[in-house]
Order: sequence, then C-alpha cells, then structure tokens
Amino acid sequence: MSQIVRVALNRPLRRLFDYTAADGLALLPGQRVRVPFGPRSTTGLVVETGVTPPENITLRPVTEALEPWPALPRETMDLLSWASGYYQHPLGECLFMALPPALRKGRASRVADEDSFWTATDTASDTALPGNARKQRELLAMLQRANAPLPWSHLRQHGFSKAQRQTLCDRGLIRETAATEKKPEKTGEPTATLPMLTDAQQKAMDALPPRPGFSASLLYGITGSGKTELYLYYLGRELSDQGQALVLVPEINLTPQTVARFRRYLGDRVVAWHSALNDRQRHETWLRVRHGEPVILIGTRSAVLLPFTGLEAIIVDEEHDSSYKQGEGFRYSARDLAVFRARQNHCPVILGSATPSLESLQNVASGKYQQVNLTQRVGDAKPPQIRLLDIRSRPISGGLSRPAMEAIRATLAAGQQVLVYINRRGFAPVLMCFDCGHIAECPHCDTRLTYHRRDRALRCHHCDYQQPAFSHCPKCTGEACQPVGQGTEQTEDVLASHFPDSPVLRIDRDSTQRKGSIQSILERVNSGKPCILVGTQMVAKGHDFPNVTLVVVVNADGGLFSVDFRAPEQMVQTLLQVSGRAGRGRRPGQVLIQTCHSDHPLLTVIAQGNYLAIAQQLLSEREQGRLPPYQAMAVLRAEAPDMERSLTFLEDVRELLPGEGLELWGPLPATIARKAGRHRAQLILQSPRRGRLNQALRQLCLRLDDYRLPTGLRWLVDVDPLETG
DNA sequence: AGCACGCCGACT
DNA sequence: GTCGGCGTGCTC
Repeated sequence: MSQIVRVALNRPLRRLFDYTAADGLALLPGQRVRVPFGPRSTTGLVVETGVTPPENITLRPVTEALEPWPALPRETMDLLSWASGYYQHPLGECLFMALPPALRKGRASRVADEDSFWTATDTASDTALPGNARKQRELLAMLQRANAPLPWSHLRQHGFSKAQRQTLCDRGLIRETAATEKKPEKTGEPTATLPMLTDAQQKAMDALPPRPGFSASLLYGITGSGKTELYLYYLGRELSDQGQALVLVPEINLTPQTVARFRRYLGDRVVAWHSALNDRQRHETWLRVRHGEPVILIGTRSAVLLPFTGLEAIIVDEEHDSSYKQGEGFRYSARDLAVFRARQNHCPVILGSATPSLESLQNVASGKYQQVNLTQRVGDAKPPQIRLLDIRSRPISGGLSRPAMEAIRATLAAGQQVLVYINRRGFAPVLMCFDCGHIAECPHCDTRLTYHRRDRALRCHHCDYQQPAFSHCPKCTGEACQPVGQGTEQTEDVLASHFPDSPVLRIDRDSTQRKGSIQSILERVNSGKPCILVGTQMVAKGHDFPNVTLVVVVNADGGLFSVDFRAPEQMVQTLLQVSGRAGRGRRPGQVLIQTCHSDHPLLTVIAQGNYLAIAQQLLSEREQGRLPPYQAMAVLRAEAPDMERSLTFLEDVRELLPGEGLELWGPLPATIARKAGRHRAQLILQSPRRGRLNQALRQLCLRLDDYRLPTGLRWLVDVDPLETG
C-alpha cells in the first residue's frame, strides 16, 4: 500500500490536494514535490504524510521529489501554518512565500552540486556492499564517522567520485540532506570593538534577559539614545558561535551603512536581506540560512519568513513602523511573527522604538512583555525643544511662515543644517481654476490630481494615471489656473530662491527613484556643510543627521481630523520621530511645528515631547472606544465595478456571521470609494475575544469559498488592519 | 491562479 | 460559415 501525502500548492485555494507517493519515495513535511495538477504539473509542498485517503477521489501520484530533504524545516512549516490560520490566507501561498523565487518554480534547490550535503542513512551498513567496493565502503565510513552532513566539495577532495556516491545512494545507504549543522565558515573577525556603553546603556543592557528561554522586551529608547549599539552588544553577549540571529529593520533603514556597521562589530556572519537583492543573491542567502549557517541576518519584513533552524535571538528595530505589516496578499505582521518565532525557539526577542506601538505598550501593561528604558541621549545631546507655531492668518510662502524662515536663516548662518518635513510629494496637492473653482480630478479614483511642476504633469497618487497640466481651465476655458497648497517640489523651489547660497536637497519617492541617488544625497548631508533637507516620510525615519539642529514641520494638521482610528497614534509617532532628527550631535536641537490648531490637546502634549504620557492618553481613548488593542479587529474589504455590488455582497456576508460575541460595523463605502476604477466598501469585525473573531473569520472564509460571487467582485480579509478607511 | 469548456458578435 | 469575448467550473 503506497503512502498518501497531502500537498499545498501556490494557488489562492484554501484546499489541499492528496497524492500517492511511489513505494521507494519517502516524503517528509516541508519537502518540495512536482505533482500533476489538472492538465499541467506544478510545484507543491508536502504538509502531511500518511493521511487517510478521501473517498470518491482517484489520487494521482507524485511525479518526483525536487530535493531529498525538506526545503522548509519544521519550525518554518509550523510558523506559516499558524500564520495561515491567523491571517486567513491560503496555506499554499503562505508556505511559498518562505521560498526564494527560484524555488517557487520547479528549479533545483542548490546553486551547484558542490553545495550538496550528504549523510549516511540511519540503517546503513556496509555488509550490503560487495567485497570489492572499496571506495564506496570508505565513503560510507567517512559519512558515518562524521556526526554532521558533509558537503560534496569536501568529499570530492578526498578522492571520491560521483559514480561512487550515486551507487551508495541507489543502494539506500547514504542520502542527500540539508546541511543543518554545517561548520561555520572561517568568518571574518570583527574589525572594530564597540565604543564603551554609557551608564544608561549599561543599565538597559543588564535589564535585557539572557537566552535561552523565551522573553519579549520592549526597549523604549528615545531618539539618539543609542539603541543600535545596544543591539550590537546584546548579540555579542548572547549569540553562540553556532547560533543564528534575526534583526528586522524598516525598509528605509536598511542602508549599506547599517549593514557595514553590523559587520564591523560582528564580523562576516552578518548578511543582508532586502528587496533590492536579485534572484540569485536571494537564493544563496536563503540556502545559507536553510543550511543552518550561523548568520546574523539583518533584513526587512520578509526576512521573518526565512527558514532558520537555530535562532538564538531576534531584534525588531522601530517596532512601531507600519512597513512591518504587509499591505497586500498575505497580510502578515513581521513584528508579530517575530514574537511567535521567539516563542517557538525559546529565545529572546527585543522590540525597540522611541515611539512604541500602542499594541506593544498594552502588552507591557498586561505583563506579556517587559519594558526596558533608555531615556538618555548619548554624549551631551539634549532632547530637542519642540515649539508650536500657529500660522493662522500669517503670510506663508512655499508653506513656510516668516518665523520659520528666520529660524532657517539663523541655523544656516551658524553653519548648521535644517530639515524641512512635508508629508506631500509633488509641487502642490491640487490644481485649481480661480475663475470657476474647477479642480483636476483622477478619472479612475475619487482623488484629486497632484501637480508636479518638474514635468508639468498632473498625477494620481493612488493609481498610475497622469495627464499634462492645463493652463486653460477644461471647464470654463479661463486662464486663472493655479496650484494650491504645498508639496515638496514647491517648498524646495521657495527655499532655493530664499537661500541661494545653501544647497537644498529634496528626499522623496520622486527624487530618489534612481538607484543610489539617496546614497549620494546622504553623503552630502553627512559631509556636515550647511544645507536644507526637504522631504516626506523618508527623512522622518531612521537616518542619523548629526549636524541637523533645526527641524521644521510644514503642516501638522493632517492627522488631527482623520476618520482612521490609528491616525492620532501615527501622527504623534511621525512628529516625534522627525523631531528626533534634530540635535543628535553636540548642539541642541530645535523643532518648529507649524499648525492652525496650536491649542489642540494632542499637539500641546506633543510639544512636551513625552511619548509615554501621550501613549497612555491614546490608550485610554482606545479603551473607551472599544478599539484595538483592547479588542481584536479584522476588516472584510470588497471591490467591484459598481458600489451597489460591493455593498450588497458585504450585507450578505453580515448575515452569514454569528451575532454573538462579535461587533460589526458597516458595510460602508471606503474613504476613497473609487480607486483605479473599482468601487470599494468594507465591513469591520471586532471582538473582545481574539479566538472568537478568528473562529468566525475561518468559518466565513470557508463558506465564501463555495459562494457564488457576483461577477467582477473581489474580497479579502485583513486581520489586525493598519487602516480602516 | 491557470486552464478548459461553452455559448453569442464581427471578420477572412 | 469561423475566431474569440470572458462567464463558469475544476483542479487530488
């Protein structure tokens, strides 16, 4: 009786498929297989073996195993099975996310035969070998002596041939395997020793729990307090020579300099994982991790899915950062999966931030995490002075008021640098006709077109639509068309004409598209000469600009009146993060926040700069409003060619859901109801019990799978959504 | 997701 | 008379 295996495929299907495995084919969970599927064949991953065959289905056989060892180790399989159930995303698509692109297709797992690893099978004995098979006997003995798999490159050097290897393999005495205990390469030693820790850093260091054993620590370290040094020290203190570590950082912070800094202090075992790697680099790094090499992997979101087998420590830097949540497809939170992995591996996880998420603070309050504080800046640096600048009825040019201009002038005159933060790229957020009031709108979205002066284009920031800007109004043919409001381009222009002697450097998605352009800008800033940096979110995060002593926030009012429940939290985090760019060197920093609501309570507490106090206030508002993290939340989104279809679908869904233990809001049209020609609506689900919400979602998804969807309708579930607009 | 099967409009 | 539109249904 041949074995039956259950296989997950890289398809948006919640079902798994069973196949028979030929008698000689022993398969393990996590192994890649080629299987027939409908009229074609495809790559699958074994999730279960020895299953009872379903009735009334003729099973087809597995064509072949793509490698003789599991591509995904058990730990990774367990992680993704859990995540698939938690985020309601099909298991197959989740599992395939943990493979490099080359292995998602049917490609061979290793880059070269040299890199294959071999081991003696458990039952191997040389009595089965003919007396004259001297070399085969030697090869088998060598593998039996070794207590770890040996690479072919090593065996070949001992004079063994592929024919000998093949014969032993055919006889079932040796097999190819993943190198789970590969000896560390001669790793380059660290070239520098870390600077002495300050007393405050040492105290925080002492408070961080050692391994082994699971622990989750929220490292609340204000901007400029030296969190990165603490990570480096901690890894140096905790990691064994054989152990692996994972350091997650937001996309923007993973610069060559960051990697170089880790490498300088921790040696060549530091490797990087980010979106700019090509398929081959991905494949090679993935294999090093899979083979159990003792890497310290520093990477962005998707690094949390890598097939580690010996994690000894995990660090999540800037844990509040929204880029840890995947915004499409498998909508996982890398921060939350990192905590899950720490639990799996009985190892510590450190979540670091100057502006921790309300979720993490709540986990401290409930005793799940411990909090470690680092509230002094290194050196003599003082926290920046934050001032609100009310700009109601003040003359404005390029978004900047007179007092702001004066402060910029004074800072440049003192030989220091200025950072101007605007959260809008382009020249102006709208182009308006002053004769009839017509505003240029996107034909596919419910949005206004942003005016980009560089190429005189009107662009939609929500789809790829663009058109030439008009000087004659398309409505009334009037000639009084003017840009209204501020964007980075305009502020750059105004600053350049006001301060002709100082370079103005713009950092936003438009100015940094060319590869390496952001690096050359950062180098100019790091030279320390007076200059003005103008930028969006991109400058607010992570970068260290030691000579910036003045930060100007052009307009802080965007987040004050948003419908999204996370808007206040995000506004506070962004404002304090951008403020933290000021005064990181010796000179004190100054922050000017322009606003039309200087008496707004949220802004007045921001000016005091005490994040934890603000967070407490926001948390109690969340508790009052019965919102996360006090309730579990998910949102069901639908989009269709017309709003009617989206709304009626969600109303039907609402009827399918249990009334008990769930709070339902909606369905309602999304804030941007039409995007790229599709009409979007959403239904919010909440529950005080996470398990209740999860169970309801699971049942709902199963029912929707065999539900006749209206044509053109697409739906998705977002668990722990970052946005509900 | 693919891919095949299946019924209704403008072309050699 | 056919090529092809995408609606519907299935994949162990």
